[in-house]
Amino acid sequence: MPRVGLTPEQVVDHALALIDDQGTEALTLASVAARAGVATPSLYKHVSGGLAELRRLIAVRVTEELADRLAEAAVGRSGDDAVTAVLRAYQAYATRHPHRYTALPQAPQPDEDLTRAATRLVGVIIAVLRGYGLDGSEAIHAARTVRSLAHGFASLSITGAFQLTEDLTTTHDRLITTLTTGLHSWPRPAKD
Amino acid sequence: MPRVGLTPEQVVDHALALIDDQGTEALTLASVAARAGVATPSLYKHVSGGLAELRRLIAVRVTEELADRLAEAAVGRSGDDAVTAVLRAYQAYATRHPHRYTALPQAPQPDEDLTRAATRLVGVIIAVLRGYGLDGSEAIHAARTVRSLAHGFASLSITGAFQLTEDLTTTHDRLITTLTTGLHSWPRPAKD
DNA sequence: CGGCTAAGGCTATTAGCCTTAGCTTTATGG
DNA sequence: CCATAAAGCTAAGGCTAATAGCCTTAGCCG
Repeated sequence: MPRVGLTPEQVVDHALALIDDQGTEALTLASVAARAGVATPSLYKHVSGGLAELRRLIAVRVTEELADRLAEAAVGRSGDDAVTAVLRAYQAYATRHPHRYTALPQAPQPDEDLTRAATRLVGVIIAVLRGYGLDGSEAIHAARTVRSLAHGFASLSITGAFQLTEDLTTTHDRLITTLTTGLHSWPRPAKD
Repeated sequence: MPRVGLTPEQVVDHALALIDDQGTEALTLASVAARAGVATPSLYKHVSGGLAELRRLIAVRVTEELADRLAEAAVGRSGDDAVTAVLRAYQAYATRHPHRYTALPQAPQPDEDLTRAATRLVGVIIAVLRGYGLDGSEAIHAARTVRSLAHGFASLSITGAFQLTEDLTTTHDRLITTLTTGLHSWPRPAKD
């Protein structure tokens, strides 16, 4: 029994590879173990919470990856240009890794790690919103709106909910315009 | 072994009751069967596709319910008023039945029945958009944007992705305003 | 009224999964 | 060089979905 030298990160790597290949339906400890070259129970040495924790770790990883892409897209841009780039990067990630994106909502309740990752993602959006003079509570509301649009479109397009023949890219462009227009006329509470 | 007189509809009823009580995680043929007062394999007489088909039927039912609520909300209103009412009704449904809403994306690929139900839901939105002078392809793009916003916000709020203390209702109001503003200035292709 | 058929139950079984318990081996540090 | 902790293993228990095959009920038709 040669020692494989597994780490929790590597377990998640294998799980992601499996999800990419066969979808979240196929995510099972047995198949992850097979990919890692290890017996199923051995996984518990690294992912003590079993399948539920693995799903949690996957959500954290995916959120981090997504935050990275958004941050990359935002750098060097501002205003409508930045918002557009961020939304396109979001959709590009979801399109390129549909199964990973689908795995996102399969996590249990948000915990500390996931919150940290999500906070970083939100931070990118909040930073971009400063270009519109938004901060404080209104920036939070605006960031939630951005996430709703990005996630809603990604989720629906991935699951095949948009069945008609109209071009999805055009829809996405319209959606971005709607968002930037809304951000320009966002309520700006009087400072005290 | 008294005959229970089950129908596919009643199986879905039991499944929904179970989901409402214990979440989609708890949806298993065994527990549905127990609730229906029947042995597990007997369910296959009514839901021949097993668990996957049950999930499909649930998605169809939930989509129909949602379409009903949206239609109710839209009747007698037009323009911003109608859009606002429809979005509020959407969110109200998701909030009141969070587990049902979560069950929605767990369905397999869209089939004929689900498409029919979704078409009715989209029809309500398209009808409302006529108040903005939108039809044809642009109405499709606009309807997709509406769905993205509604679904994204519902999905994220239900899963607890919005963790900060800012009021969710305020966010929703802002989101609605963003949408109605965008609809007013939507591109209107020249008619030929 | 008698019997046939089909539908709707059942039990038994198989296959696969998650999880826990306890043993064994490897690697490492003193 | 040995002790110990980490990382692997096998075994076993309990759950699930799904299939196969049997039995009984209900209803219809002659």
